[in-house]
Amino acid sequence: MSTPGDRQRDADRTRAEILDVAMAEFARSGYAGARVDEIADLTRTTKRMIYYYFGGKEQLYIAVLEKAYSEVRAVEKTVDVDHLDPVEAIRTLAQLTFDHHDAHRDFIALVAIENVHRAEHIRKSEVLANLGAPVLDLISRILDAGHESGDFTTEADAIDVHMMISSFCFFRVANQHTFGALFGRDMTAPEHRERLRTMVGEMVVAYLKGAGR
Amino acid sequence: MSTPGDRQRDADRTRAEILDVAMAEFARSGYAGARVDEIADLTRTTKRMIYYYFGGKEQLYIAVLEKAYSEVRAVEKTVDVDHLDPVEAIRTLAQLTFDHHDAHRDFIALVAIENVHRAEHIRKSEVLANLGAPVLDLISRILDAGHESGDFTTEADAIDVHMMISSFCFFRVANQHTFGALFGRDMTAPEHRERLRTMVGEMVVAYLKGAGR
DNA sequence: ATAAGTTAACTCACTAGTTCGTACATAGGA
DNA sequence: TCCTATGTACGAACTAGTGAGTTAACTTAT
Repeated sequence: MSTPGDRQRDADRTRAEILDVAMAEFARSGYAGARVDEIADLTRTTKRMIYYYFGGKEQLYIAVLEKAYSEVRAVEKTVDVDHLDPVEAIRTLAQLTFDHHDAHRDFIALVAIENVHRAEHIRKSEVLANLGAPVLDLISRILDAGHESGDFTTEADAIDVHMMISSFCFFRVANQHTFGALFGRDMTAPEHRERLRTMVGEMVVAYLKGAGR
Repeated sequence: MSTPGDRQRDADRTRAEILDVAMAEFARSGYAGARVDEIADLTRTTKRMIYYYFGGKEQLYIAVLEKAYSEVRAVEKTVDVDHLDPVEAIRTLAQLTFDHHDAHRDFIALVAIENVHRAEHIRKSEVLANLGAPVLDLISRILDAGHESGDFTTEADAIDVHMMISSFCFFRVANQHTFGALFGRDMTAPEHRERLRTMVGEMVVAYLKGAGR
């Protein structure tokens, strides 16, 4: 039997199912390479319904991006900057970023794809503007504390530090295939995980302590 | 009038022109997004000739990859490791890598695209195997010298160090668009160039000196 | 309570346009 | 005459998107 509201819930579930499948498909094949028919075939619904719910391929793709980014924000909220000394705080943030990239491969692929398209779709979404602000604020506070305590001697910009951490974590996942082909090592294999995780932490700390000059 | 050999030279020039245009087109639109007709229209030749010379879209794409990678190898040969102390040698290598990525945007885009396709095309080309060996050898020698001189205290693996440098340089170019959209800063803009170039050098040096622990 | 009306969710079949690739004819040099 | 190089036209398969009508839940008037 069915109760009132079942239809709405079913529709929401269908929407969510489409989004999940579409995310995997776009991440696997890119925007142009992904097929709407393929996405439809992998769901319990039809292509017509994808158009009914999302309007078109591009809007579906944007919806996927929004979902992926929203799942991801507020990772940095886990860093308890006030109860950690600056060195441990920045190391923790770096390793959290590492873990996060490690756990969200599809998201990484989508970001890489979106860069191929010069971020044209992200720019069409208001939901995704200024999503970076929280991390920058966190890093700024850590940097200030580190300079005050004397732990950090390098004058660094929060955006630059974020870029340094992100680049390491992102590259390891995003470029695993060509890197593996060229150097014969899968950076994402379990046996390299802990070493690289430690490395990203030591890298930022060493840089901020200022031993590079 | 025509001399013997003209035909061959013309054919080579046509091949080269197709490759140039195709490289730009694939870099701009990705593999699936690139259009053979579009590439043909941008050359003085026809689509028929692309198929005549290269056989198909995929073979053309692989030829583009081979050309791009071959243009790129032997950057590291410029680092005169024997006449530089280890600290300056690794810093120089890092900044040379930075310059290189800065100057070859299309190549970066192709690598990113190839990773979306899980390096399936690179693996089909024998030309591109073990292309990474020279840099690793160079880094190994720098690391050995640095440990001997006492400048480096961190025990580091050559591949890891290469990854650290590459990730920074690659990310700055490859992710400029989404990063710009999220943080409101174009990492590739002239006003950030020198600072980031210095940064990558200080980053490796600081890490290898071992201040991170 | 129930008939009539309304709307969201859904199906099926179809189309207009694209895109890779090729068949065929031809030109000109060796 | 034979071979390489090339232009023209075309086709087969694919692909995003739609037109039109159906079903079933919900609402409102009586």
